[in-house]
Amino acid sequence: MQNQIETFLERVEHCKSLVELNAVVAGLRDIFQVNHVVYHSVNSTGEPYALATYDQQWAEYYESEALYRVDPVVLGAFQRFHPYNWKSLDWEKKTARQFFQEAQDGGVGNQGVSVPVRGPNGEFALFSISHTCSDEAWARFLSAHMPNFLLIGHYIHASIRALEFPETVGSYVVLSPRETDALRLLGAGLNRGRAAEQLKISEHTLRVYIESARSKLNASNTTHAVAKALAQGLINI
Amino acid sequence: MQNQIETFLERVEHCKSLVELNAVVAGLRDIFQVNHVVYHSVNSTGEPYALATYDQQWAEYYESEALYRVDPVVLGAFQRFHPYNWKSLDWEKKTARQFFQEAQDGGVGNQGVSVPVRGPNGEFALFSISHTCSDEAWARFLSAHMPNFLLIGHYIHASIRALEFPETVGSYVVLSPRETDALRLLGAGLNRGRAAEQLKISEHTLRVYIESARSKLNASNTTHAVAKALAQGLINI
DNA sequence: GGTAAACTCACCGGAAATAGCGAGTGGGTT
DNA sequence: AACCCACTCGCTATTTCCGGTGAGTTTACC
Repeated sequence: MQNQIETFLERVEHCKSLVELNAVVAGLRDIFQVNHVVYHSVNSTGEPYALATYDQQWAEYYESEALYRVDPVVLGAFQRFHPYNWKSLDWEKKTARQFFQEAQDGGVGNQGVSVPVRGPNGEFALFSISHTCSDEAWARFLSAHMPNFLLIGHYIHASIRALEFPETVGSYVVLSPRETDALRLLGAGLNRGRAAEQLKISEHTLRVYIESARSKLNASNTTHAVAKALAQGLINI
Repeated sequence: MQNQIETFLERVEHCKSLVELNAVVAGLRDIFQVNHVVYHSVNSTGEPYALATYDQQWAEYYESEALYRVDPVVLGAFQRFHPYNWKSLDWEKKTARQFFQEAQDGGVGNQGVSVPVRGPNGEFALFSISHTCSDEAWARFLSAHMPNFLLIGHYIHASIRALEFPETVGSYVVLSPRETDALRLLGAGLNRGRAAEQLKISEHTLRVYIESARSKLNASNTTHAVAKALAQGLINI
């Protein structure tokens, strides 16, 4: 089993297209012997991306009705870090109970587990596995595979990111340590004077770094340079 | 072994203080039979937090020399999603080689694996395990435990977050559509004039949005606001 | 030993951002 | 009906940033 997962991860990593990835991910159903596997990005902006084995009808209904606004699985994701059983969510509210019923009718299993995946740039996605079975069988399944879910979710996310937004992956821009320092401090909210003070250099010097970083990043101003550096993983907050 | 890890995670989750957490995490050394385990936040904003079994001397030296600027483990983390072997990093540069040597002298193992942990609000941390052994033994260790590392890192992060910053749990900034537009365009490199033009509003109005977004995000200037919005996933690229 | 790159410092004029004041409309909530 | 919030527009003064040009030292790499 662990071997199957390892080869699965390798295949995910080497996918050349989203179509291929889709097929590979759908293969997880056979490995885990479950009904559905789902990956979808939950970004507030940007193009949403979904990859699911659900019935198309349910997926379209979900999308058209913007059910992510009431879906406890999605709502619960924001505050979580590790895989969580759908049963542990709050299904008390009326909208939630109705959603659960509709999901059942739409072919979603009565059991499920989701893992939040976060990336740089505030990327946020959910990887879920759903199945229909008893609570006991599900609990056994969870305790057997919990650590794998996180890994799988992150691999899928990384692969989609590489395929969909290749420009954000492994930047070819290399900033010098000082340039990195400069952008990091500016991104942290310091103005040039403060940043220079912190780095124990003159403000003039600091400006040289900002300028060179800006030109390397092909950015039109400081804000743009910081944004690009953040997006490319050259700095962090 | 898997049982040990499960009970470890439970203990992490129920820690009542950072001191206790520190002790619990240090216990990982016995479970995995390794020399060092380390968790440290890599944010430049907010209070840095570190939890390491390294010699204090090395930790202080690292901090005072700002070695995170040359540490390939840290630099590599920004662009990664899953656990990565230190051996897979770029140690070619002279500064990197020197750093590696110093780390060895400082008691850090010759082998290591790190996993990036990201949270809402742009939180970013690294969980690392380091040991001294042969490449073969290390490879066996990695393939045996890879999925667990991610889970452990996230549990520790969640626990620290809950203990250290309880106020940030469950709190989110919500930007209005226009505020989002404004920050997105500024992050894309447009100046205020261009951005206003694009949104078909006056520059004065645009400025109001920037101001309100800035105050919501508790940012000190436009660059800071864009950086925070990016880190929190409120805008993209 | 030469070249390239990183690091340090300086001036100036024009452009942009910030801080403070103000006003009015429309939509949704209580 | 009162309230809050998003959305739109305006002025002024001050601070900060941008773009261009300059030059010197040290370190890294052929």
